[in-house]
Amino acid sequence: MSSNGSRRREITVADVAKAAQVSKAQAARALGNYGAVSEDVRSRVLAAAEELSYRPNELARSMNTGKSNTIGVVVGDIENPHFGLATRGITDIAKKSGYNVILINTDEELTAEIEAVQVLLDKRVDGLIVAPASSVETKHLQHVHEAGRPLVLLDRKAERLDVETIAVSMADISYESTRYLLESGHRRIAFVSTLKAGSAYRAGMVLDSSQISERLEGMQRAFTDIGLTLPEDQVRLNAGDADSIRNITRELLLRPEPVTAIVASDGLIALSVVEAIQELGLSIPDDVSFLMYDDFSWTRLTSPPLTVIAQPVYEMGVAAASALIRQIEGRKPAPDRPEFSARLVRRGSVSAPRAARV
Amino acid sequence: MSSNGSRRREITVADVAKAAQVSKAQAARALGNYGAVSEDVRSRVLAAAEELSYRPNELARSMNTGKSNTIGVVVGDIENPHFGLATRGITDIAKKSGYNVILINTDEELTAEIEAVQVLLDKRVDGLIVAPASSVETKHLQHVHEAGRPLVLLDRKAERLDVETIAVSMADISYESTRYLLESGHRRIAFVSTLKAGSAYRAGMVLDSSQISERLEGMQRAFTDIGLTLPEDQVRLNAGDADSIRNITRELLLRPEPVTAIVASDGLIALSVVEAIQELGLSIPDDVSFLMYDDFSWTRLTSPPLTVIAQPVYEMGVAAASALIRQIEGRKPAPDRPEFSARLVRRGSVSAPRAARV
DNA sequence: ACCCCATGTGAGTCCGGTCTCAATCCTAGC
DNA sequence: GCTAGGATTGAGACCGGACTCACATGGGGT
Repeated sequence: MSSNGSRRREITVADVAKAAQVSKAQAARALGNYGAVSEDVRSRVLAAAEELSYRPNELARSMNTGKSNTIGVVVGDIENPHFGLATRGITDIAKKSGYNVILINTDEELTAEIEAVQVLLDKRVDGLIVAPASSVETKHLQHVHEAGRPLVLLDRKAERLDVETIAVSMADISYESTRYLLESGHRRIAFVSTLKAGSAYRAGMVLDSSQISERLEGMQRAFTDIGLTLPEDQVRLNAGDADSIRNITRELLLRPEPVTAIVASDGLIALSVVEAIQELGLSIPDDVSFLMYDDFSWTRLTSPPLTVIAQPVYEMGVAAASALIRQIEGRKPAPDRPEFSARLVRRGSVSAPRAARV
Repeated sequence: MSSNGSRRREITVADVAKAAQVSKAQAARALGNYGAVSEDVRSRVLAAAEELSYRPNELARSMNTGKSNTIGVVVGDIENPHFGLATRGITDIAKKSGYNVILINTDEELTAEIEAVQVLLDKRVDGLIVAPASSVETKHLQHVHEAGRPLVLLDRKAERLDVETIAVSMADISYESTRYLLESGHRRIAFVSTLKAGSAYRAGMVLDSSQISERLEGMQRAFTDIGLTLPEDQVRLNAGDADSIRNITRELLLRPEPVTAIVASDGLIALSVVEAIQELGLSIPDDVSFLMYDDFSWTRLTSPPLTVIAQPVYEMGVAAASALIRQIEGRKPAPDRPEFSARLVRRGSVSAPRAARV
């Protein structure tokens, strides 16, 4: 064991015992609040501990008890208020049950997620809530499950993995919102997402994210209802940064048959798409209608306010923490899984396409 | 020690040693990469470890080494992209130096911050980066410092505490932006903040946040330059939730002598103030000019785009992590502290007040 | 006085891994 | 073959606190 030069050695139970003139076992009992200890000894120990500013070493405690009273949360993008709100829901429930919450951010990188999961497990957190970066590459999550470690997935499903998952089914809301666009007269509807894929979108291709594949499935279903097919070149993946989003938006809007509506798959996409629309001197919804996933406060402040798909993010965080704590404490899963559904919030960013307005 | 019923016992160094038919000490050396071990033994141990899916117990390691290779970050509001971006800067640097970052969110509550600091210390993180909720109540941070634990403050200063602090001096940028408003003709300029205070603002009162007191100092200085005084009733603190922000905004704009400009002290205040202005049927900047702290992507999408004060948040996160790692590794503080300054980004939300346009 | 029961006490073990140091082994040089 | 030095090995101690169990003490009942 090496010692950190400038660090004072921490006060231990043995130090407190000596100061209180009791045995180490008595001091440990009083400080750890287990076993039996007389009131006289207890008060002397607690006084000595306060005098010495004793703080327990949680590492030692966890090694002994096999519990850390800590929940590890792995989030994909800490800048996205979506995750911020879910985390708040998690933290509120965890606190009530006596658990601390520690977070690790992965920037939606699979390798970072694999590492974050390992770090938290190695630190012996009591359980994990993970928003998977990929619905397909889930072997690391499978190992967690097989090792009997408590695990709940949030927001995204993992294929071939029977783990409690708190997520909205995206297909239905996507179907509903695409129907709304189609009924407004739109036929050329683009969908823009950050999802990384090796090639341009092709109908039927397996996508890495359950979220995105469900959205496309709902869109396709709405098109099928009117005897059409969702055009493949209007689904734009790999929109990884602001520049590529801008370029994609320009291309969609400046080509011979420009799209008349754009669906942004998340808040970051939306910001860049709306900015690109403004840079092109086009107006929402007169020149192009716009709809986005997730309801952020700022979507009400633009002119016009944006039509959004709102998810109950906080409640999902609450449900994820509740489910995880049940697992940790060995209780049975709740008999009825709460159903989460998203809502289409119609504001001002969708109207009939220009050619349809006679 | 209790055992968690459904949890498989984790594989230990001793298990690997037995499988590789070597001593526990040899196995530990090979797995922990310290001391000396022959290549033959090493490869047999590593093969056995892989076969058994051995994972180190970081709790035990940290107890022995006195190091966890972990940085704890205490943030005030995880939903605020300001902290998200700073955290990204911290994480980028930490990763490069071999440190993991774990976060705890406090919702800008002092008691939650005190607890978060304790939790992280008890878990024996190597050092802490804290964005203090209060510049005045800092005893818990002082204890950290006196115990010789590495500590860096981010974004907010702590009074009477000589700890490395990475923050922008708010007074100068506040002076500059208030000059800008005054030169545009504004005299009734409101400042709205979430800061909790026991009473309405009075000039000279001690505020809990260095950030806010510096901003008011800069405003006062700009008013003094033109022989005026910042009116106390135009400084509105305790804007704690959306309703109170809305009420404050209505009152400021509907009173006999309405303010002609509003300065929002952060992004959350700004969202609610702008929304309240819109609800009143007023327009920015024709009816009321608007300026806010921090440059978020959405501030460019409103009509008109908002004039903001931009801080180098990511770079501050980078600097905080660099400073902390220097402390942890016992190196001297950097000879030159990087200077961080905020910028006034003029967009479209400030113009001359209505009466001044002849 | 003796027995029984409840409560408190203290010594020792344990958690999983790191570190130290004496002993042993191996190799090169004389 | 012998010696010296470097490399490897293994036993035991240690990190700080939780847990176990035999023993001691005190009080009440017969």
